[in-house]
Amino acid sequence: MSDNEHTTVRIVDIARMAGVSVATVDRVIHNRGKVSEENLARINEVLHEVNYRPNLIARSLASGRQYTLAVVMPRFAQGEYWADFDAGIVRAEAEARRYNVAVRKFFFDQYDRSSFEKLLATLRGETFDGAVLATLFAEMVSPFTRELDERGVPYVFVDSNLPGCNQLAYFGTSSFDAGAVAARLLYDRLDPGSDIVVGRIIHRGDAGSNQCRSREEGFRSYLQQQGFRGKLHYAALRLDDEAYNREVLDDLLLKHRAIAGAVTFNSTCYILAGYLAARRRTDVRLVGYDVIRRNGQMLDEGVVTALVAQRPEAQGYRGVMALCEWLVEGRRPDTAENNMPIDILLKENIRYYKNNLI
Amino acid sequence: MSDNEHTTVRIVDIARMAGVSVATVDRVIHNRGKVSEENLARINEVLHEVNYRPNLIARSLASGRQYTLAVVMPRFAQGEYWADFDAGIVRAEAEARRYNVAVRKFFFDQYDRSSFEKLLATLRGETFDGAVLATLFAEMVSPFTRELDERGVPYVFVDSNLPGCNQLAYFGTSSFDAGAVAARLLYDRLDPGSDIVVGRIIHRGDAGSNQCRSREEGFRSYLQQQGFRGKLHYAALRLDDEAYNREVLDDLLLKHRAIAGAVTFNSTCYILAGYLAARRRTDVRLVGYDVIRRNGQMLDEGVVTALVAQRPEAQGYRGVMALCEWLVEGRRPDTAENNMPIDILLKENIRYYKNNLI
DNA sequence: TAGCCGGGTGTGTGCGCACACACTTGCGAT
DNA sequence: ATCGCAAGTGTGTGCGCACACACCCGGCTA
Repeated sequence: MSDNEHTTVRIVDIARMAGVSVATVDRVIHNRGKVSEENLARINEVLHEVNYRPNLIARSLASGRQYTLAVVMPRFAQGEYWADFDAGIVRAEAEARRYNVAVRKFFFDQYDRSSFEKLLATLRGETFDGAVLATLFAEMVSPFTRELDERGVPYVFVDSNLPGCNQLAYFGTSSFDAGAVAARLLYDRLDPGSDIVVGRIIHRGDAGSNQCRSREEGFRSYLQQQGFRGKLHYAALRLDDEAYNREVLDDLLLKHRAIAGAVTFNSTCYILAGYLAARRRTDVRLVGYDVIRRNGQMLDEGVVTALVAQRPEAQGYRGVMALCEWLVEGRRPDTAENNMPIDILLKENIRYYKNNLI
Repeated sequence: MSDNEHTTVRIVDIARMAGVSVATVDRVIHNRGKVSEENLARINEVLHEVNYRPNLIARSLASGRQYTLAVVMPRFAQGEYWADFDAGIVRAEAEARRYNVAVRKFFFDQYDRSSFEKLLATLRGETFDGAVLATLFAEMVSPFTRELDERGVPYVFVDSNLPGCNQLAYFGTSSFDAGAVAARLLYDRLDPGSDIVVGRIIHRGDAGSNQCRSREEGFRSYLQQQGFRGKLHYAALRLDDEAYNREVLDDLLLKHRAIAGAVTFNSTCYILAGYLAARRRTDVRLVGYDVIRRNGQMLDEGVVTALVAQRPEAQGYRGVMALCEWLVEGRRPDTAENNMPIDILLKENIRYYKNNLI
């Protein structure tokens, strides 16, 4: 019944092995105070040799250090895309609380770039130990990360990745490939000569365009590769103006009789779906993005052929947890660029999609 | 700087409020030892009043209670289905270690029912605090759970669910619906009059049949609903006998010229794929299950049209974690039956599938 | 020589809890 | 009166770690 029975290696064990006291080991681990070259080397050696993993339970109990994470994301209503993302945040929050990590959410309006600007000003006055940043307004996020770099605050990106920043990690999908997937799903059931409607939402700010643009590139690239000969027609739609949208689409579909497919590159394909259902245009195949409630309904009813999704909950969860692990354990994510799975939802499998939120 | 500054209510606080010692409070909380009616009432009152929440961090640190979980699963080689499941186990293991939970794996041969029988005998002699059970041999698992019930050992099911047991939870997919998804993916590109080959592996034991049967039911049900008029032809194939399989399939495809689709209900669709590739039968669409290496390759090469997958890593991870939370925190899973998402993999999205193991 | 300084080191305490152990009190049996 | 016993209660220790603090020693200045 000797002490060797211990399966886990503790700081005292390290200390004994290196022939020093726990305090010295502690200094090496936290890299504080002065330690002689000699001891530093030996302790590091032992640490590495036994692959020391601190007991986080004990650590957070002893330290009592409180971390605060800022999550910067679009405001949302229930059933919208960012609500799913938020579910992941909430889940991570519950888990992170155990390690004295708290989460504060900061919201902006994804359709109003000035709201993001204002939020950044607010954030300059706040203190936090890490940030999860939704990169919708890419051109404003980039400069802001410079400030975070200076403040020594780590951050992760979600939604779409940004080059040239020091993000601890990115969690999201390859928008380009997600575009190709949508194309595949649509084109599978189309003649090479058919035309396709691309639904677009016009608003004040030009939100999400970064991601949407990449998706469209992927979409076009796939079609070209497959020998698609038809045309893409843009329909400029409005968020809450059914009458207007109907007019636009009636006009478009009348003019171009070859239209047999439709797609949107953001989560608003329910708008197009609503129109097609109302006009009973079952001859037009529709593919869209994101499993939000209204899209799911249209998929269920057979108006939408397929939805492409990007695990928003997982993005939120992993974003928070990555910062958590970095702050609490000093452990970097295995990979900086985490291109998450691109999910395909059909009428037949959508009902289970939300059952594994992580 | 008084003690009142404490935001969290600790046991000492409860004790002070109730005018007793911490030990008495402890006895009430854990409902061990004897406590006078009077004190019991008062302590409970205080507990309720301040809505006491124990600090789990401290608890698991102090208790040092070691839990052992048994994971009962098929033996596997790298690149096989259960290797993915195992990856989830490993991940959970790392996380669970923090709460003094260890994992022991017990393997059986999924193609040999007697190996499972033997394993059960072994398990009767082992002690563990919870079990994750892969339910391949359903008819033997059910009775075994009675024994676990008696021993007071909680267990969760993975792979396929079993009715009439006291499982803490189930993590897997609805096999029936997974069958329907495969049917949809296959039938999408088929004439209603085409015939379909169903590949089956014959072995000593009749493994996985529970799940395979349900999938087939779902498959047939979908086809019937959609007005499929063709026939299903069974091909009895062997695991490592290419020549034999070729003979069988040559024969079948020659006899039934209407065959334009193929499917397998377990993870061995690479066998059929190998044949179709060798014979250059690009006219036969093939759909199968599980993203194992050899299937993934065939999907990439375009021989397989689609794969249906069931997040084996998530099943393993969540199975272990559910037991963990139950044992350490006494918290039941939110839902007992966790039908996980049914994933659809095409050539275009498969490369990202393994990027979010949880 | 006393005093100081700073690099380097070790001891001790407490985080909130679980639990072993010692203890008190009242009461009936000897 | 002494003991045993059971019900009820309290004290103390340690989980693994962080960190405040005391310390030691050599070289330096006044």
